[in-house]
Amino acid sequence: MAKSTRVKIVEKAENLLWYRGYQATSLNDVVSKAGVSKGAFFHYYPNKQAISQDVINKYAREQLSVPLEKCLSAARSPKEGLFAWVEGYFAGYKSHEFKGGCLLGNMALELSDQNETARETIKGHFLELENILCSALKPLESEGKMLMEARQFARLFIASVQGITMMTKVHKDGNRAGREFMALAQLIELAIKD
Amino acid sequence: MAKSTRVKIVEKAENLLWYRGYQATSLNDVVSKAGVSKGAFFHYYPNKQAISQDVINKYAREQLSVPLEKCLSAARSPKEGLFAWVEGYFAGYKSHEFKGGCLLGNMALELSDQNETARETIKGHFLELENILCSALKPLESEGKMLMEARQFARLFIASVQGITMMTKVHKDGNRAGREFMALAQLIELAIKD
DNA sequence: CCCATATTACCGACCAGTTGGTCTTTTGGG
DNA sequence: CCCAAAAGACCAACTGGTCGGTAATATGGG
Repeated sequence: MAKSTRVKIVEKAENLLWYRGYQATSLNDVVSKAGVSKGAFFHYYPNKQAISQDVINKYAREQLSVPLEKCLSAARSPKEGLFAWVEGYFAGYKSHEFKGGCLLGNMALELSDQNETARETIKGHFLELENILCSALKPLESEGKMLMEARQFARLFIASVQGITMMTKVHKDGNRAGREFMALAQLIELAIKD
Repeated sequence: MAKSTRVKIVEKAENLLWYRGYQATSLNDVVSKAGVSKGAFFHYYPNKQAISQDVINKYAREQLSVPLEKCLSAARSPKEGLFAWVEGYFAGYKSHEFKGGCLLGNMALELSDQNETARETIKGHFLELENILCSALKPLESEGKMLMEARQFARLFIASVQGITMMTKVHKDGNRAGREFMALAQLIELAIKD
C-alpha cells in the first residue's frame, strides 16, 4: 500500500528538521520534497509548530526511548545494556557520517529559549529517558554497586551523550568519535562496579 | 569615549546570536537594536556569515578560553582550578536564568552541517579548550594521578559541560541545575586522584 | 441498488511580511 | 575639498500561512 500523504509529510519533515534544524527548514521544502501540495500540508497540520511537535515525539520514541528500553531489557545486566546501547547509537551515528546528531538535542538548543511549549515537550522526553535509566539502575544502587547516586549518574550519562554527539558533529572524524564514545564507556565503567 | 559603530554592532550581534541562534537572528534586528543603519553594517561586514565568525571568535576567547586559563593558573592545583571554573561557569549561567547557554555549543549544533567554514572555526575553538585542559593535566598524568588518559578526560569534560549546559537550558530549574553541575564535579573527583 | 448529500482530501495561486544584501546619497571631521 | 563613515530607500527571493475551489470517498434514505 502506498504511503499516506500524512506519512509522507511527517517523514520528510523529520528528515529535514533533523539535518537542518527548525528555522532552516521551510514548509516549502517539506512539501516539495515530500511531493505533496501546500494545501495538503495545511489540511493535516495547522502550522509549522504542530508538525514539529509531532516529529519530536516520533523521534524521541522511535530513536531514543524504545531502543534504550530494548537494550536494557535484553542485556544480562544494566551495565551491559548500557554498553550495548552506546555501541548501537555510535554505529547508527557513524553510518550517517556524523551528520544531524540527535534531533532532540538540536531542538533543545534551538527552541528552548524561543518556544515554551516546545521546551516542555523536549523536557518531558529527556525526563523519560532519565527515568528509564533510573529504574534500570536502582537495583544496582541497593546492591551498593553504584559509585554515584543512580539518578545523578543517569543525568550525567544523558548529558554526556548529548555533549559527545555535539562534539562528534563538529569534528566529523571517525577515529576521534570512536575515542569519544570510548570515554563514555569509561564513564560507565568508573561509576558502576561489576 | 563613545562606543564605535563597529563595537556596537558586534556586541549586539553577539547578544542576539547567543540568545536566539543564527537563523533566528536577522540583520534588521541587529542593526535596529544596535542603533545603526543597514549601510553602516555593510560598511564593516560583507555579510551575515562574516560577523557571525567574528562573534564566535570573540565569544570563545572572552567567555571560554581566557576564563579557563585564568582559573587553571590561579589555582593551587589543576583539580582545584577545574572546580573553580565549574563554579564560575555555573554562577554566570544561573545569573542569566539559564538562558542562552553556550554560544559555541549552540552554533556547533546549528551550523556544523550547513556551513563548513563555521564548522572549522568552532572545531578550532573546541580543540583549543581541549589543549588548555591537556597541558594543565599532563603533569598529573605523569604523577599517576589520572584514572583516565588526560586527553580522554579533557574531551569527556568538555562534552559533559556542553551536555549539562543543554540540559539546564531545557529544564530551567535552579535546583536541578545545581545537582547537574555537582555531577560534573563528581566526574572530576572520580577521574583525578588527590 | 441508486443517487443526493455530506465529508474528507487535496490543489496551487495568492497574501502580507521579512530576509539578506545593494545602491545612491548625505554627512562631517581633518 | 576629500573621502571614510553612515544613512536609509530599495530589491528580488523567500517565508509561513490563507483561500476558493475541485476530486474522491462515505453515508444513508428510498
